[in-house]
Amino acid sequence: MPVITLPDGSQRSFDNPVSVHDVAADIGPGLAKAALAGVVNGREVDTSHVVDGDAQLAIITDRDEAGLEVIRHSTAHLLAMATQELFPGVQVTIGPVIDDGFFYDFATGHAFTPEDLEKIETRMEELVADDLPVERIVVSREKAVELFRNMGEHYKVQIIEDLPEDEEITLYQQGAWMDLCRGPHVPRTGKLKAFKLTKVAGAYWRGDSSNEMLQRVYGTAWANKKQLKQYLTRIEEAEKRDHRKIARKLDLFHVQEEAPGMVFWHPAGWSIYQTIEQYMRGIQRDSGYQEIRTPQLVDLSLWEKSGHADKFADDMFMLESEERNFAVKPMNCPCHVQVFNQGLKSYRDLPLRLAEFGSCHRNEPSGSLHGIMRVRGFVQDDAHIFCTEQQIQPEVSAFIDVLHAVYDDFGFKEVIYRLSTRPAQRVGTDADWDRAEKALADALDAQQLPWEELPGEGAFYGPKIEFSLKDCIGRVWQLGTIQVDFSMPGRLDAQYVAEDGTRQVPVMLHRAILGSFERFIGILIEHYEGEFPPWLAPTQAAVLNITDKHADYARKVEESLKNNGFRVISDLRNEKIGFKIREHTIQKVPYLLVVGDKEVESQTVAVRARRGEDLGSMDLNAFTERLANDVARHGRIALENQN
RNA sequence: GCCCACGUAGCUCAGGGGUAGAGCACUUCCUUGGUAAGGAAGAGGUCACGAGUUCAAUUCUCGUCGUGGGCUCCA
Repeated sequence: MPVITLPDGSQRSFDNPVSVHDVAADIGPGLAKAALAGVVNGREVDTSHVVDGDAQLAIITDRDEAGLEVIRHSTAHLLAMATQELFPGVQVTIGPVIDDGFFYDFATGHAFTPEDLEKIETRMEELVADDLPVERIVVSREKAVELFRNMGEHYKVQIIEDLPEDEEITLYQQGAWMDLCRGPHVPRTGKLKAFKLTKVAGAYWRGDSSNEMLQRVYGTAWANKKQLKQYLTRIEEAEKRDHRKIARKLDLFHVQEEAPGMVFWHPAGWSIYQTIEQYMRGIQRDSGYQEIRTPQLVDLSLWEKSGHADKFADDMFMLESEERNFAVKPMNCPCHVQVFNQGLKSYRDLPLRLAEFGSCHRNEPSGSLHGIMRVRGFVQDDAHIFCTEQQIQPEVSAFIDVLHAVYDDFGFKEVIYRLSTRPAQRVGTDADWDRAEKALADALDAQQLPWEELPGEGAFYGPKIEFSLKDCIGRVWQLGTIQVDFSMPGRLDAQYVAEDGTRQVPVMLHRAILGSFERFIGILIEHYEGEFPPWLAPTQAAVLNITDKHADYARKVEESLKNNGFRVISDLRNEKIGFKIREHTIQKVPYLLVVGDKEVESQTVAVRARRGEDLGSMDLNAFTERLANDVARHGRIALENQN
C-alpha cells in the first residue's frame, strides 16, 4: 500500500507497487505523456521505476532543468546508437551532458567529417520516428564486463572495472543497441524532438594528453524545435560580438603570420589600451602600490634559481648573445624580488607593494592561441606584495575590494570566483598550506562571495584565487588572480629584519586585476559589443558639417573639445550628412555633433547619440559638461543605461 | 603539442585542371546635400608558402606556416 507524496504535499495511495509512469497517469494523461523521468526520495529514476513503499515523488518533464538534462543525455545515447549503426567498428566511451547540449567520445580510426555528422543526424531522426522503447537492465559486474568484452567495447570494460565495488551496473537498451549507463533516460526515443549535431573535435581519452585521441561529436538538444531555434539564434548573435570581428571593423588591432600570438595595436585600439593603463596606474597609486619597471631580457641563471627554467623551459623564448643564455621574461616576479633585495628591508617596510605593467612572453602551445585572449606576448597589470604571514589576509581582502571597484568601473557584474588548493607536487609545509588556503577562503567568505573550490589546482608554490569572466559564447577566461607564494622569496634570498632582530623570509603575494591587457580588452570588446562607453571610446565625438561653409565652425568645435581633453575628430568630407552619420554610427562613436546653418547661427551643436537618439541642440559648454560627466562615470554608465 | 576544418582583392565571400569574379572599401570626376549608403569612371590578386602528379595546378596529392573549433597546457 504505497503512499506517494507529491511536491505540492498532496498524497496518493495505491494498492500495489506503482511505477513513476503509473503515478503520472493517475494524476492525468497529459502528465503521463510528458513524463520523462522521476525523482523518488531525492534520487533520479526512469519512469519505469517501480515504487513499492511510501515515497516522496516528483515527475520530471521537459519543463524542468532536470528534464532537459535527461533529454540531452538520451540524445547522446541516440547519437552513439546512430553512429555505431553507420560506422561499424567504432567504439563508444562516454557521452555526458554539458551546457546547452552533450557530446559523445568515440574511439575509431575514422575521422568524422561534417558530412558524416549530417548522415548521423539523419539516422538519429529516423530512430526517433521509430519511437523505440528505452529499457533499463540491471546486470552483474562480471556479466557486464563479459558482455562488453565480447562486443569489442574495450573502453566500456575499463569504465566498468573502475566503477566502485558496490555500484549497481545498469545497461540501457533501445532497439538492438545497448550502452552502459547510470541513467535515467527518456522512456522512448520518440521523446527526443529537437537536437542538432554541431561540431566534431579531438579529445584525449580520460582527458590525459598521453592517452590516445578520441573523436568527439558535440550536439545541442532541447525540449522542442522552438527552443532549439532560439538557441541557434542566440549563438549566431553571440558570434557577432566576437572580439576579432569587432576589432577588424573598428580598426583596433591585427595579428599576422610573422608574429603568431602577438598583437599589432592600431591607433584606436592603443587609445583604449592607454586609457585603461592610465586608469590602473591611478588605482594602484591610490591603493599603496609603487610602480617599477624591470628588464625584458634576463640571464637564464635567474630563471634557474627561481625554478622556472626547470618547469617551463620549453615555454620560454631563449636567445644567446656573447656566450650567455638569456630568456625573454615569462613573468615579472623574479625581477620584482631583485628590486626588493636592493637594500636591507625591515619589518617596518612591509607590506611592500611593487607594481609593473610588465611585458611578458610565453611560447604557448600553438593550438591554444586564440585571438587576443590567449597570446604569446602580453602585458600584465602585475604586482607583488611582500608581507608577513599575518598580513596575508588583510592584504587579500584589500585586494578583493580594489578588484571589485575596478570591475564595477568596467561594468562587469558576473564574476566567477575559484579557489585553487594544494596540488600533489608542491613546496612548503602542510601547515603553511593550511594557513594560506584558510586566509584566501576567509577573505572570500568575509565578502560573502560565492566561490568554488578547485582541489589540487593550485600552483606548486601556493594556493590562489582566480577571478574569471565569460566571453560571448560562454567560454570562461581568467582575468584577476591573487596567489600566495611560499617558495620564491626564499629561493631568491629575499629577507627582512624582524622586530626581534632576526632575518626572516617574507611571504609574497602575486596579484593582478585585469590579468593581461590583451585578454582584458578582448573581453571588454565582447562585453560592450564594440560600444565602448565614452570614457574608453577611441573617438568620443565626431563633428560633422553639413556643407563646406560650416567647416570652419566644425574645426572650432573640434578644437574646443580637444582643449578640454577629449578625443574628437571632425569629418569635413564632401559627403551627405546621412552618409557621415552612418559611417560614424557603424564606428560606434558615442556622440555625433552635426553643425549646419542653424548651429553656426546660434553657436550650438546638434547632438546625436550612437544608438540614434536625437539629444537636440545644445551649446558647446552644455555638451562639454555632458561628456565630462559620462567620462567620470567610467563603465558604470553602461549599466545605468541598461536600467 | 594533438584531432578536424579552413587559407582567393584592404574587408566579406563566390568560383573552380586551361593563369579569376561580386559587394563594400580605395582613387578620380560630378554633386554642397539637415540625421544610417547621391552618381559615374578607374585601379586593385604569383588564389598563404614549398614540393609532386599533369601538356597544363589557384583548383588534385604531400609537406610547411598561419587561422578557426575542440582536447591538453596555462608559472
